[in-house]
Amino acid sequence: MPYRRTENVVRRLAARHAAIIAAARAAASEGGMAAVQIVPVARRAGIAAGTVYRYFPGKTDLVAALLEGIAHDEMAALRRAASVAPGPLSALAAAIMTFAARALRERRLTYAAIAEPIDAELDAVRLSFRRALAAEFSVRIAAAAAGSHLLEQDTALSGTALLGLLIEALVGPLAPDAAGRERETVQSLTLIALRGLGVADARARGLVVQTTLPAA
Amino acid sequence: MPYRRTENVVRRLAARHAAIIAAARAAASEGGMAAVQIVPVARRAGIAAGTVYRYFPGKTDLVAALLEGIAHDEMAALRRAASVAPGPLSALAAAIMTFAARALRERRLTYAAIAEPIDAELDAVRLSFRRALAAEFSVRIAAAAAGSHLLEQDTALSGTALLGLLIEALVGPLAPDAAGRERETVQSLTLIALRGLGVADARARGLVVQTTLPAA
DNA sequence: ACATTTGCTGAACCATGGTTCAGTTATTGG
DNA sequence: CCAATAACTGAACCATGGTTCAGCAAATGT
Repeated sequence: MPYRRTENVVRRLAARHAAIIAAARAAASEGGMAAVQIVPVARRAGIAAGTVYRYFPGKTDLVAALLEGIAHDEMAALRRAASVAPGPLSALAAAIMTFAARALRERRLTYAAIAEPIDAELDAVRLSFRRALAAEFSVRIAAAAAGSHLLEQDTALSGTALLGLLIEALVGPLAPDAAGRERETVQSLTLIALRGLGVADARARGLVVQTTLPAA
Repeated sequence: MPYRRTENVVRRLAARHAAIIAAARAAASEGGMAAVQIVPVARRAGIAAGTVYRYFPGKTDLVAALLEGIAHDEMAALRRAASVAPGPLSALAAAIMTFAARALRERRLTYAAIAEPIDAELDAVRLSFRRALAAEFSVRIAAAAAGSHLLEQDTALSGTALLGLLIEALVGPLAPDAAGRERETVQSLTLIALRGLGVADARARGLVVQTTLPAA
């Protein structure tokens, strides 16, 4: 009985799986979630529409994989940035600025992944990304507050508010065009955010200037 | 030549026009924009699907009318609240708190009207609502800054950020449930917002406590 | 009551986009 | 090269939901 799925084939299959997700990501990056359609994505990946269904049970699963990938990368970048900071308040600033800088670099994709509703099933996945981001902020706010670096507060509420502030001003449909002024925009928003959470203006300015952003 | 469209008929037509929009509004309020579908809306309004097309050229126009109505009400409420305030900073606080309180009262509808994408054509209308809200905040921020009540800043950016903060923390999908704590939630967020814009903590607390919200 | 015009009905129609599947091609061990 | 199995193709299929329209009902002035 011939055809033993060989190593070579396994590699090609894995590459295709990745290629499909990459194609979906590119589509979302260009045209938002509405552009993530089976036939165009398949064409972009260089395969037929039907073939997509050999890799994903349905569109929902494909988009879920896409969102999970983005969420994974984003959370990792946030944690990495925060982990090298000298203290909890600095870590909070680093997380905020890293998110902001990355969002600005991939406006459309970030908006698609975080804010654009799709269907009921996928909302759960998108929501969990959003929740992870807000939770990350909430935890860092709580840590900083515990060290008396900022005011006591409802950290769930402020984490959520912080996320909304950043999304709307950076990647939302009426976010001002920041081309050429990315650094300044990120700093202004971080300043607003830190002050809002209870950091004195002077101190906040210091943090914003000190924090360096990762290149990628 | 009989049938001269009489006053009586005109009244019924106007009533129906309003009933259709009201039905659409109720649908959006219950199930978000996805629930605003011609057949269900028509049924809710007590008419046949086809009849909707005697009042609106297409679904787009119906939803546009719905959004414009909501936007009109909302902007009027904001301006009314701000107009009775004693000074520009107080007016800003009043606008923020009024928006927050009203949004909390109609969470789903507010989310649907402000944040839920629909189709490309309608996005323009939804965007103009969003832009009007952000602009209202921006103008009040600028007025307060001009009177040296808060720091100089990019008012377009902070107005947008403020709107995002409020939306996300109040009506977004991961806004914490505020049932029974509406007043406290509104106050906490207003505090964060005012501090973020550069009002000292003590002063901001004073404003938040002083500002009274309209009953409706 | 009647002619005339408008308004209403709702099932049929259509466009969009996800999903299926019979037919074809590719890969492997012997 | 051949048998066997998996992978791929793409046009047909289907579900959803907006839109149309032929037939019917209601309103009006004489």
